[in-house]
Amino acid sequence: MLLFQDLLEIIRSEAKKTLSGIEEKEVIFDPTEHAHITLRLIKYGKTETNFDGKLDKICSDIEKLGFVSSVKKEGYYVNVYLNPIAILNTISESIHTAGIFPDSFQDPERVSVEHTSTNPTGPIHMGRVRNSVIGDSVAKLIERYGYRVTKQYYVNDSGKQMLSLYLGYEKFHKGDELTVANLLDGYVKIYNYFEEQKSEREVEDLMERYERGDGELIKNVREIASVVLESIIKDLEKLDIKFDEFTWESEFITSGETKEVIRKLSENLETDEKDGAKYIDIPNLRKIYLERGNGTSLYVTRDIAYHMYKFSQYDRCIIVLGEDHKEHGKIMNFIMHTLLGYENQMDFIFYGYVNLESGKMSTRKGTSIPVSEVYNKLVEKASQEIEKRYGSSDKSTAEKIASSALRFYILRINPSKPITFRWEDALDFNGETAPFIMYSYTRASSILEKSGSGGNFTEEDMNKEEIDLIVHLYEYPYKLKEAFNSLKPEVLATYLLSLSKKFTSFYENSRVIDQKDEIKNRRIAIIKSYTSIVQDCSSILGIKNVNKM
RNA sequence: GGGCUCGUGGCCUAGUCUGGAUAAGGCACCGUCCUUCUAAGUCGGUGAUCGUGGGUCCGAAUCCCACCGAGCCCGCCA
Repeated sequence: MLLFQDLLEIIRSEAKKTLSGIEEKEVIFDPTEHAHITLRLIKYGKTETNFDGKLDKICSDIEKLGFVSSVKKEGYYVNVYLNPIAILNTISESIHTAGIFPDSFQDPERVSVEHTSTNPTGPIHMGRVRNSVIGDSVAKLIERYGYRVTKQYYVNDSGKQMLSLYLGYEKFHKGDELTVANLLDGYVKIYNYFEEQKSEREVEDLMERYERGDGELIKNVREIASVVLESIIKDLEKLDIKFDEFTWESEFITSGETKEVIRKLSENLETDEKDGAKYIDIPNLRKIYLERGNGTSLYVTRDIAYHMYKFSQYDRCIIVLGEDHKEHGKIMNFIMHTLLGYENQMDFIFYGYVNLESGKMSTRKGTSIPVSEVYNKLVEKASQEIEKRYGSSDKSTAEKIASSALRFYILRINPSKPITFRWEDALDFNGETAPFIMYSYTRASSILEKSGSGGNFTEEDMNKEEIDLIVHLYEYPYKLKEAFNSLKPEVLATYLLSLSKKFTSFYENSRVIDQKDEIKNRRIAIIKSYTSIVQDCSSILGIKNVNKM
């Protein structure tokens, strides 16, 4: 939970002394340019008697607050102007004492964030990584809020796709070196082979052997999955995405937990007359099969087993899935909560596809864009840009720029919207990008490096840009709250961009190092607050700031 | 056919949940600013029937209905 002085709430409770019904959404940071904080009281104009007098009373009550400098009544709005020095001091104090603004305290609730979980059938591509980037930022957001978070990767090593990968390798590359390239080649070939044969019989036989617990087969498939998984992990580490736990799907089969799922749900299961397959008939939806006629389990069965495990370890589970899994989310909610009676909170985050201008990405068809390819091109471009400015390249900075740019390119877009991947956009370092945010940060660092450590200051000659920036800095906890409540890291991406723009306009209008102390020290304090909040917000989004670029 | 999602200047995005002060940014394009803390930047300009048509409301990009377009789901696949 976050700890900070909630200005909106304090103002609201003052106003409620006069108009008791004022709601949270009616006291807001003004999105227009009229005020810092505004009370939108239009709807009370009709119902309240002596409304104008009541507005005056509200204004005078709010004006007495220490962090308020003035209040103006304009139409049905009450416009509040904050005392920038008081606000700046509050932020500075928090950073001084807690090292951070806003402060937070540890909540005992344990949260699992499951993301990526892509089948290890090939290198991770730009479509799949949307899952990872969203999931990792959500995990960091929740951690920042004070929860204990475990980042989990559910490794599918037991389905048809994995066994096809295995079969492709056995058939076309047996004896060859066990590399991602060979595996991928066999994978493409095996699907062509299925088409030629007009049958997937061979892989179906494997699936049955696998489910019956053929130890040798399970071991071999896992070995192959590990090779591909390693390459995925390596690619993601470059983007600062790491996992705390890998759970192998096959473990739920070999441990008998999928059978346990069938037992637990036995009262709700119906049996198919044809061959004895078992299913749940979900009202207003359809039949969901949990056991095939041959007694083997299905994806849903294993996912139920996985969530029973997660619910035993965590109070809340967050799962990031592609939008094609929306119905699966409904199914899981119904089974886990309605049928099995679990009370653990379960939230799904769904995201849209990343397409190419030419159509969909597909590993099998060879039309996907691997993350590593985009990352490498970004490193190359960043190196060139650095060389242009400093005459020599700096690998570490280039990698930070690349990783930040890649994450931000995906993260700033609302997950429910599809993305069309374009190289020119992904490689852009201008405008609304991570490099712009990083650049504004380096300008701030540069001033701090040259200006000394600061000291006492006054309100003398304070300009509009300083005040704007300070007020916007104080919006950070509210943005954190909004992002947390809705599980939307893109809220922070949008905020960080607008904060960086405000800093830039401050930078253009407010010199620091050659000013007299009263002013210089104040601007140093502003910049220190700014860099602290940018660092904090960046770490959630996966932007790695540098002091020079 | 049923269900879900998306549609905002030439292109990309914010705002939509929770209706309110002139629809906010970026890219591209035209023009401006480096003896001044990093020009990956700044300032100015061109450019929007907020998919279409109805409705509710004092007030609609936002809520409701219908329609159009794009995508996804509707497997004893995952």
